Amino acid sequence: MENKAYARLLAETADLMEIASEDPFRIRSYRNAAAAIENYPERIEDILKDPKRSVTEIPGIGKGIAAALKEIAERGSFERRDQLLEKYPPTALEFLKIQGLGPKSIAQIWEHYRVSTIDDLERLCREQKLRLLPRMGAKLEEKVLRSIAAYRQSAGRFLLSFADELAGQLTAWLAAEEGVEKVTPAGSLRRGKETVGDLDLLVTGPRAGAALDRFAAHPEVKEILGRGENKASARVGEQGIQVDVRALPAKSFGAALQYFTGSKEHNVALRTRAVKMGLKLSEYGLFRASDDKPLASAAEEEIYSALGLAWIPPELRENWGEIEAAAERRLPVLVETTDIRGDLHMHTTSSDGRATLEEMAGAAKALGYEYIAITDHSKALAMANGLDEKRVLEFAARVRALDHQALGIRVLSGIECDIRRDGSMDLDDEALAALDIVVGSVHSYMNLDYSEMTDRLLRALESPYLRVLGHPTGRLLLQREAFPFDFERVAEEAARRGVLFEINASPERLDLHPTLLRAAKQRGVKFVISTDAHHPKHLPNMRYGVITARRGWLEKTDVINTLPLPEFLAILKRGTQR
DNA sequence: GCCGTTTTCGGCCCGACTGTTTTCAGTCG
Repeated sequence: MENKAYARLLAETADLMEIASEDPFRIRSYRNAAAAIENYPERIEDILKDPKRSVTEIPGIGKGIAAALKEIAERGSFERRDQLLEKYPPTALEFLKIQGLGPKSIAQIWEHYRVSTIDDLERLCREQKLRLLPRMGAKLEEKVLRSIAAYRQSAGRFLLSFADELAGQLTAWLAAEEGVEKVTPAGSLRRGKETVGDLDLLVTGPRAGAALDRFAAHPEVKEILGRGENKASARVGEQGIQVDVRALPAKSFGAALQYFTGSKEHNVALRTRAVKMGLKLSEYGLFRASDDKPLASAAEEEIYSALGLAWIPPELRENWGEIEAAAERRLPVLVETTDIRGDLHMHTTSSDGRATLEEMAGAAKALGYEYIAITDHSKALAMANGLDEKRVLEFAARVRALDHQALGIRVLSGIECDIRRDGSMDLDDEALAALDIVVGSVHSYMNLDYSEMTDRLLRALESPYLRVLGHPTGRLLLQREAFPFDFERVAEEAARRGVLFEINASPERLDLHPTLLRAAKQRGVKFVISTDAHHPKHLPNMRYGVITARRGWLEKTDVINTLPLPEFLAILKRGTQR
């Protein structure tokens, strides 16, 4: 069993304990232990097996949880969890994902109505029965109904990072089969869409068919949905994402890859173009309509070329104008992960990060970066132990005193400063002036109306110290919509003042959406791509930010952290003097 | 339940909003 699975069982038990109103500090211990295990570099299983060692070596794990881990290793669960699951149904955990319902309300609902499915919960709200419980009313019923709708909409979709990691594992697994030459993910994963519904893997090679058997035998395959000569479908992993594996002859690989990469809209437009040219395009190839003479099929490039088009990067295939641009040979030269020279948004143990400045700097250096900015939270985020003015000044002094040469990377002192409800900065000018870079972000009052939120952001842009607007729309994928504001107006003002827009590469955010990136670029905004890392392992998320930038048609020159340090610093400074 | 120490028990991040109340519990970040 992987560390992640141990962590999940502990975290889930913590949720159940919360519903059962157990001691909050005990609950925290379970959560801490789960986090510690998930981030631990060694396999828990190996430590448990080694008689000379003990899992209590891991900070956050004591006697009690060590015993639970041992029990999990032996039988997949532990006593406390079993007891709680006798009292509450496992679906109660699902209710926690409904905004507005917390552990106390869930316990109440269960005690009184014994409902355990989302459908039943919805019925309770519609029949106005929730309001009969203490401290619940009509407003809550409405809120829960709205949350259920949002929850249903996100159900069945998965974060890009999740699909990408799974595709990596499955690709390696399938490629190990003798006679399998190439395994290529297609679909929305290949296009880099921020969420993915299912996974398409294309397999070629003399014994590609054998890969289907190997797929069916993968330990994470939970249910085979279909199995034919050339295609196998299955639900995979705890979350049950659908994976389709297709075996293809090499001669039609390009056509199949093109077809299964999509998007549907792109393909429709491409086929229409083919028809106008007297051609026919399908997953098997490009043919002359009059006599079915095959023209291209082995490689995507051949197909696009035969249609009079430059090859279109998958990230652009949404029928957002890429076909016209490819015809006119004016496709953008998209930014690449290797262009990135620095990461400008990350947290350390000074606020809510899980590693020290030195550890983050070391990890960033190992990735080949020239520079990073440490941007911990400001004081408004009390729960994250945000920095007040005094700590900011100390921090800036500490960074100035660092031996950057010895670290092998230039560390910039920064802050992720809260933008308060009225648009003012959470820290005074003296503190902000002491820093190399100020990222301003909204973390609260996200339900302001359109004009209030617009005014708030416009006022924030007035701060002479603000250099970057962090995760500008506040969206959380599959959880929370972007907050509404006059994006064009804020983009225009940011461009005028030289404030950069952040592309937040955290897989839960991928904020901004590609259409907003294009709108902002059109108005002259420049960008930085940053990871918002809270742990060294988050730094490689940069690639998801770059994919998002590519989906927004951004080129290297649009992204400021592709610049070498001196030029990057010059741009930061120019903004300050505006 | 963990940790650290004051060595065996006390501390563990907390402020603000919302909707429900009629003084505050529950949720969120």
